[in-house]
Amino acid sequence: MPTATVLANRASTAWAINTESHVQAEATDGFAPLRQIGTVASFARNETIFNEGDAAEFSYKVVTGAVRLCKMLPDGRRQIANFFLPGDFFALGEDSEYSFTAEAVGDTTVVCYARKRIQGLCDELPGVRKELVSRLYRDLSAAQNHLVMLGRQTAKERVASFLLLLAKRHSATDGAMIDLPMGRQDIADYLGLTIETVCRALSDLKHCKLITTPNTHQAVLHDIEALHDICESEL
Amino acid sequence: MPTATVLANRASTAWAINTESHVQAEATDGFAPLRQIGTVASFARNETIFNEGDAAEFSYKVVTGAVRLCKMLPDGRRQIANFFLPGDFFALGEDSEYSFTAEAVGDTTVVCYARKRIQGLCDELPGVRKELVSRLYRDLSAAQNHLVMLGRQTAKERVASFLLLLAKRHSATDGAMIDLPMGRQDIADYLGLTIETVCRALSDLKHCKLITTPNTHQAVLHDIEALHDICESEL
DNA sequence: CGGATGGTTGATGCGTTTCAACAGAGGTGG
DNA sequence: CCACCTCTGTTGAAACGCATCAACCATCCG
Repeated sequence: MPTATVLANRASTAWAINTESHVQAEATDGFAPLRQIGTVASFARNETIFNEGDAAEFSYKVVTGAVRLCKMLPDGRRQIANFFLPGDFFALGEDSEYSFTAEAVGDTTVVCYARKRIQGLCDELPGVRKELVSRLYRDLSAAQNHLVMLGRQTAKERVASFLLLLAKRHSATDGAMIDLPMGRQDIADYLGLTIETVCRALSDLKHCKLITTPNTHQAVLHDIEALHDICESEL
Repeated sequence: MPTATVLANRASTAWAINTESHVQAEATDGFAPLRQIGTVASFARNETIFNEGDAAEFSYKVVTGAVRLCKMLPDGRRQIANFFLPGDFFALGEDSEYSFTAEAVGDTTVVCYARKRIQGLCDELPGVRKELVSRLYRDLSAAQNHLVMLGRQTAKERVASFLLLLAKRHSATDGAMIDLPMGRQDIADYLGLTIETVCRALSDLKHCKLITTPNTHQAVLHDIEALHDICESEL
């Protein structure tokens, strides 16, 4: 299902197809010139942004909401490779087809950039090129750390690591509240666990007074230090 | 342990510190200009090429042998993020410190490239730049597929996937022999399993007549199709 | 030949998954 | 506005897959 499908999908919920202009400038963002070539699109909760195998014409930036990048196995098992939050770029690759599926976690708006035009900007502007390479490194690094988590950490360690990852994004300190835009099933599929195991691990952390969860989409981290300890050697 | 240590390590086994000139030109390699700036180094089996946390001054290419990229957890658990075989580049990042450790799997020779000089070539030569970005994408893509394996595949599926990965590198067809330069423990740490589980999965595959192992460092794949089936839905 | 290293196989235990029941939040319609 | 329904999250009990522990085997090398 190439381009046509993607565009059809998008059209169904994408209302404001306009040049991206309203977004505030981000301090030292080498991608600033992309502002000129982006178009905005919106997706409803759980809607597909692109499917594995679709012709890859666009790269994206999250404006609001959250996106999950995932792969389905034929029998229904799912692995989420990454979550993207506002400000994150995704699908920056150069393959002719997407190798993963991207879906909106909640109602989400993104900016779409035609890859050809990104390519053009890269050739002209060293700043854009460097920013792209730098973001690629970060993605690679994130994926490699994710590998360690999936390969060698226990369930409790993975959940603690996940909370700390989010905390780092929020620059959260002890006592800070962090948002969990994704549901428990999404967390499970990111951590390579089942939803029940994620729940149990969270309950454990609650009983240890390390976190509290005012509601299912927020968490308060009371002892980041202790969470770190859990990640590095099971207690 | 910054530079000094790395160089000390290298000096212990690196004899031929010469400009890389003998290596045959690889057809359409955008990295050809790197030939001018590389120096050769050799490492004995299990020797460290660089440690996590070392100052990252060099990027590398494998000439002969194999390299594992891994991370140790404080309690001794180890995860291997990737293996690099002859022709592969590694440590192409731009962080000031390596975030993983690289070790020689067997006796190995590599070419070292000062990152500064790679950077210089990237700025001058679009071909080098594009090759670098392209290799980064491939690494990212490999890591993401690895994630699916660790997060959602069973032991048998992982081992079959691993064999197929190697087969793809060899462009192997049915009946072809593939090399396993790494030991069982390395395979286990790559797949997020124990050495015993890897052995058992291999034995299973042998009993199913899908593979034979003339010795521990080689395997013959008799039915690649069937191995694919195992990866995608447990039989 | 003898010890060391790496690999294989078997028996048991544990952590996670699976299956099942229930609880809470959110949305819809009477 | 409340009853009802659905969807998501939580908790418990049982089953299963992989890890652990242990013994044994093969190969290499002094």
